[in-house]
Amino acid sequence: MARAGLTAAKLTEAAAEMADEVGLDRVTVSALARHFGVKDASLYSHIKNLRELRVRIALLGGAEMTERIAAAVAGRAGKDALVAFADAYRQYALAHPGRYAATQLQFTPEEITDSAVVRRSAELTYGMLRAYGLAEPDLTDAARLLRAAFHGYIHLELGGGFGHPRTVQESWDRSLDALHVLLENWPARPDRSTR
Amino acid sequence: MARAGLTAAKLTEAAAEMADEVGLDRVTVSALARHFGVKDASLYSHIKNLRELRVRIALLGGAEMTERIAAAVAGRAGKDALVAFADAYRQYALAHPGRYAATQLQFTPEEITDSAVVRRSAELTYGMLRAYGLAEPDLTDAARLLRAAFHGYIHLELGGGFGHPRTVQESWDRSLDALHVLLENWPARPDRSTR
DNA sequence: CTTGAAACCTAGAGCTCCTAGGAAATGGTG
DNA sequence: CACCATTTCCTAGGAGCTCTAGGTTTCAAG
Repeated sequence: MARAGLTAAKLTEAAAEMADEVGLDRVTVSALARHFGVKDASLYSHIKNLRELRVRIALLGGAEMTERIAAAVAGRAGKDALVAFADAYRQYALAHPGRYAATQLQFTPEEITDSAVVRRSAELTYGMLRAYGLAEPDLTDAARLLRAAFHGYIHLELGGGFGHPRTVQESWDRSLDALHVLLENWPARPDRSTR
Repeated sequence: MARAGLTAAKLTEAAAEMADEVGLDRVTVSALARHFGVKDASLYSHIKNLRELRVRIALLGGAEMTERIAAAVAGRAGKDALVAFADAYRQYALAHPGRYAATQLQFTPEEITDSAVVRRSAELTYGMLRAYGLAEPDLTDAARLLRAAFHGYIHLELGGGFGHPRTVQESWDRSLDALHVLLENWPARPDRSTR
């Protein structure tokens, strides 16, 4: 009887594939075992539990995503970099919704500390923003707003949360125009008089 | 033997409570039945299945949320309205994370068409934006960007996706300042030369 | 060829959702 | 009050899921 020759990496890859096709929540240990023609208990030699499998999918997705973003942003600055970053982000999320969804799970520090993905991702964001000449704490604020806007957009788009009339692509492009303008005109210090 | 006197509404309320306390994914039919000291099969007289329970939680949360936002926005315009809207949105989401999470599930049209929540929510957003003098399709684009930014921010905050140094509150306030500026200076038509 | 590690198995506990069909409480009606 | 339909809740059970414990088979290196 030939063995499947499983490894944690193969399981993760197959699970990620499955997540993109049928949705992250349908990726179960049983389903994955079926996919390899193996009993579900066998998978526990390679992964600790379902949770770990999901974290692995997330780390895989995160790594792939930052890689693509890095390639897209390379050699660009200012609006070019912003648009390249944002488009690469969106493209990846739409092409790999399951992996992207895994990325959005809530992690404990231990689950991701030893991974370079988070740090690398932060570097990319700050690198892209540097061209706008922002200084801390504006840099942090702007980075947070951008991350929020990107993620929020994707989330709404994947969830079908947008009405039909105007295409998402057009809104997305215009929103990026707007965010670019925003970054160029980031408001001066706390304007407490109005709050 | 005294009966629990269950109704769909009571179940939904208890489930929402439970979702806020222990997380939406831990709200199970079994757990809910235990909470009422009843067998799980008994709940199926009141709700069709787990899916329906979740949709009900989402509709409840959505209704409560739009209500609070409407109250906060009433009588305000421009930046006042924007800040009131955003703060009410964030406040509700942080106070009721389980209900909010339910709100973000992916729904089929049938599950929400008969509900006024979606329409009401859209009205509030567009109403708030009207003071900025935007015309379609900018109105739609701006609304989408705002929704994305709000949701993205909350999602990252709830997921602990923000590093510690700078408080989220400060970043949030500054981001709102920035979004206000953005809405006042929404860039003119498609600037295709740069893309 | 032996041996130890890795891959895979069987067996089973415990939780989940959900269905089918029956019993008991409730509330309105004659 | 007695009856009856409706609603509420039950028992029983199937099927799927996660995960553990412990045993067997394959494989590669000595």
